[in-house]
Amino acid sequence: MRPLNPKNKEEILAIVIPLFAGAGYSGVSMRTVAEKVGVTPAAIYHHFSDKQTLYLAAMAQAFVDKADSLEKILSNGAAPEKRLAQFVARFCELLYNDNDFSTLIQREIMDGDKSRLQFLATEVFDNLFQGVIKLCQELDPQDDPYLLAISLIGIVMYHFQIAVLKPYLPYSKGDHSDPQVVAQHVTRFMLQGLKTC
Amino acid sequence: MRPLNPKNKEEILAIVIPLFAGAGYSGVSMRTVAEKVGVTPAAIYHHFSDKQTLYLAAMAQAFVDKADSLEKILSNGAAPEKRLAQFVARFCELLYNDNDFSTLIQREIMDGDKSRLQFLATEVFDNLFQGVIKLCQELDPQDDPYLLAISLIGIVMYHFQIAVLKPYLPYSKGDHSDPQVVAQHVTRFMLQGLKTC
DNA sequence: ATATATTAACTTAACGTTCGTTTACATAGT
DNA sequence: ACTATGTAAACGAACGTTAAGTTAATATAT
Repeated sequence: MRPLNPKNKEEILAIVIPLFAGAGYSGVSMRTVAEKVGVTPAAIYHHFSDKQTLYLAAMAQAFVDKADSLEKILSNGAAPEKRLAQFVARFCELLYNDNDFSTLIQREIMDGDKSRLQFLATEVFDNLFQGVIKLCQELDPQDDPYLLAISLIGIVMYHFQIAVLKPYLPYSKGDHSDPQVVAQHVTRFMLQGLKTC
Repeated sequence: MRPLNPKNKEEILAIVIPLFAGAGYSGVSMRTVAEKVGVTPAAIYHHFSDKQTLYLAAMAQAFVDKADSLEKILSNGAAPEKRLAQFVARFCELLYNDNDFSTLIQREIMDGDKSRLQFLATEVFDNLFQGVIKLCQELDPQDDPYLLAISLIGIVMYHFQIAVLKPYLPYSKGDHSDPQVVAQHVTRFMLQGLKTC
């Protein structure tokens, strides 16, 4: 019988992305993939030649269009401080709404071989990173722009990376998960540091 | 023949920790463990009842004593700014010298179930985190101490997390890997933010 | 001091399961 | 007729794990 809901590649990827984000490459079997998609394992091989190809396709799909809205903000011509606030707010929103995104990046950083890391750096990050670098240069021409950019990106990403640990940490309040609350904190902290000047 | 170099548990754990840090729980097989240790798979089961037990023992071992030197700095009675600088410097050194440490934490955050996350939060982080919270409260009594503490920890950890991506990122210089350089940047950035006041 | 029993640290060999993958075949729409 | 999308069944390899036996050091008894 011809299946009632023939699956195309994108449908499969949409199902597979959270699987790989949740358990990593070796933690997800082709049989699990097939079961979640609702077909037999062999059917998956009709769409993707092997597991590695499926994984790489899922990575590429997960990163598609994710950087676009951030890059637009970075080059919208507003004042640096304003751009920083907008960038951080949008970044927080993005990480909050798509948890798989930052998880997959983290897994690639830990598991990726040289070629995959290079792909991540040049194809996913490059444009965005250059925009952040430029913003940092405008915000503080005297500091090292690379270190500043890493600090900015890291400070935002970490708040959402450790979100899963939050229930067990002291002093944690509910609204610490709110992307707007985090964004406001980060922006203020970036601009004036710890001490009120 | 009795083995010439009988392995005890700690020897095995020392070999196993970088394996799990490098490939994760499901990426490391008991046969790989045995081969790296230099014995047959069955010999591993003489020391650890199963793979999960071996993994948890490796985690516990990797975290042992790691937090001690940091906690000492946090409660050494120096001025808050001084303590911050010392804490950041020591933290950077620690992450630089023991790459497995932050990698294992990251993997636990991504892969750990509720009980393992709770263990991580209460047994490994709790004391340290409370110390950072207290330091943040002294440094800036008006800001939210939790958000501030996460920002401080995250900003430091991220610099070393993405170290593997550094060769492919623009504007990256060699000394950006130097823990002292990173520490100085982070400390200055924490205290005065982006703008020179 | 010597013989004996016990124990720690292994090996060899295999078990049942799951893995990625392939082959051969079936069906339904164009 | 052809193609897209499947299924059923199986392949060899790798997986976690176990059972049974071996060796060398140590403890105990005579």
